[in-house]
Amino acid sequence: MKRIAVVEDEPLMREELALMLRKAGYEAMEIREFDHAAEQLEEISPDLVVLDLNLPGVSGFRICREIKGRSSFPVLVLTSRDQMKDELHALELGADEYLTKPCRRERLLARVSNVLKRYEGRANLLEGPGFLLDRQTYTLYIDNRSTVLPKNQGKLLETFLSRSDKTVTKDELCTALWGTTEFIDENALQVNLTRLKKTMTRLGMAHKITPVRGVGYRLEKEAESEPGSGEIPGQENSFGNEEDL
Amino acid sequence: MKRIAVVEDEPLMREELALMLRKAGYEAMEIREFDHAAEQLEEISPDLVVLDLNLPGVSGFRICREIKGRSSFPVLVLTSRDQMKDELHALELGADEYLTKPCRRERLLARVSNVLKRYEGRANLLEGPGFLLDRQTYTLYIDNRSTVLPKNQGKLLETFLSRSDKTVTKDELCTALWGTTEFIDENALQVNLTRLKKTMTRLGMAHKITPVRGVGYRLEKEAESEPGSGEIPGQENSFGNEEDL
DNA sequence: ACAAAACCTTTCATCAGCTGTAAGTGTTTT
DNA sequence: AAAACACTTACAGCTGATGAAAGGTTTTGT
Repeated sequence: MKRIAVVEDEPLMREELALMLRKAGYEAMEIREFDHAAEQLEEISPDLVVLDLNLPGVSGFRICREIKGRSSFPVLVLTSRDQMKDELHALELGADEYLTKPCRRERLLARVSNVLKRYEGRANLLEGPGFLLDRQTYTLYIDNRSTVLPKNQGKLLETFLSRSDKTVTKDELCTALWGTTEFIDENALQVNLTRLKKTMTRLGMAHKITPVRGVGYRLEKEAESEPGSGEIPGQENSFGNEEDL
Repeated sequence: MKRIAVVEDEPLMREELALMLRKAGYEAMEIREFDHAAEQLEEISPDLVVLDLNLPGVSGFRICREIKGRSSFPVLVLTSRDQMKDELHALELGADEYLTKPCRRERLLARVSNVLKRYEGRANLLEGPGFLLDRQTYTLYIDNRSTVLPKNQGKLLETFLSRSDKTVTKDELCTALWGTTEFIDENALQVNLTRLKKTMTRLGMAHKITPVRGVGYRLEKEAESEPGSGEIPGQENSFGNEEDL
């Protein structure tokens, strides 16, 4: 049974939502504590989050961003804020659906089922700069092609992604590969890294695994050349106000 | 650059849409012939379809269903029909987004970008009863887990899925596996089928690859037992009128 | 009921591709 | 220039997928 978390401060509304979802055959969990909502949600790891934007103390936008920043499940924003600005901002932050209250039962349930359907199989996909990686099989999705990485290369890439943009020590990489940091063969790591880099180049990824001397490595988000080439269409909906309201 | 097909009969509207999309950095293609729209679209295989519901002669619903029936790309329905009934019906049929005209530029572009983002990597996913299969890597997604099938098992399953629910001859299966129908080793096919069945059982799929004596095999959508167990929550939005309007 | 045809299963040798070792070449820092 | 670190290539061992072979089970027709 699919599990849905409801993040909503108004008790009546929350109860009604939860009841409606339960009647439709979902397991509904109510979140009442909003200060560390994102962490709580990560603990619970539901299949979907229904999120209100007007919460006491915290901004719903912030929660949405935090959810989407970490490894992610779908977010359906349900709010009384009907400003276009809010809708666009929420979508920018990665919300999967935006509905305004009041919302009819049927519409909400239809959207919920719709989003869940689209997320089938996505549960374990890690997001990288321009590609996706399946945590379990190490299947790599880039552009419209996919490849299965050898286990070791997959583990390495996974490690880089989960420490996004930070430096990863050799010890960490060795632990990821062999489960132990003792008797590490620096060379073996080296070889595996080389192989990963080679496949990344072959697949045309803007890779950049750069060494950090004496420490380890890091995966750069972008090659530091050609800042002029505008990529990713439809991203011009940039907002001056990137901060929460 | 992402390619978007616009299916809309009203010339002014169509032009405006196409222009808007092009300005946003997409490649827009205008569909003017609606009788075989689904086939045309399959030929083109765009990254997204913007679909009007009120078309002369054909029902937009039908087109939507036809698109989603075959191997699929995302569909954004943009229509002046603001009846809840229509919206639910479209979503039922697998539409990924439903917007009503008039619709502000920003909203449309935001939704377009949103849908496209969610479809990253999905391009080559074949849909089966309760699971997804990646055509290129033979990665199999079921529940929230994924496995990479051995090449042969993948090819077999792929063949079954692309002839959904119809009988597949042994010759077809052999061709899929070895590219030739001559000098077929019936036994080798047999062994590979057994292996596929075994993995499917291991993964808990409601498999049912049944032999059709003297011809070949077929993949049943459902095990023919227990018709009472209601599955798939949120699907109770069933409509009496399954036919097009 | 019987035999033939069709279908299924298990076992085994072969082969491809992933992996770590080893040995040697670059590159940066002191 | 020497030392420390980083990279590359070649090769042999291992794992897991594959097809051949041989034998078992189910279905069908008489």
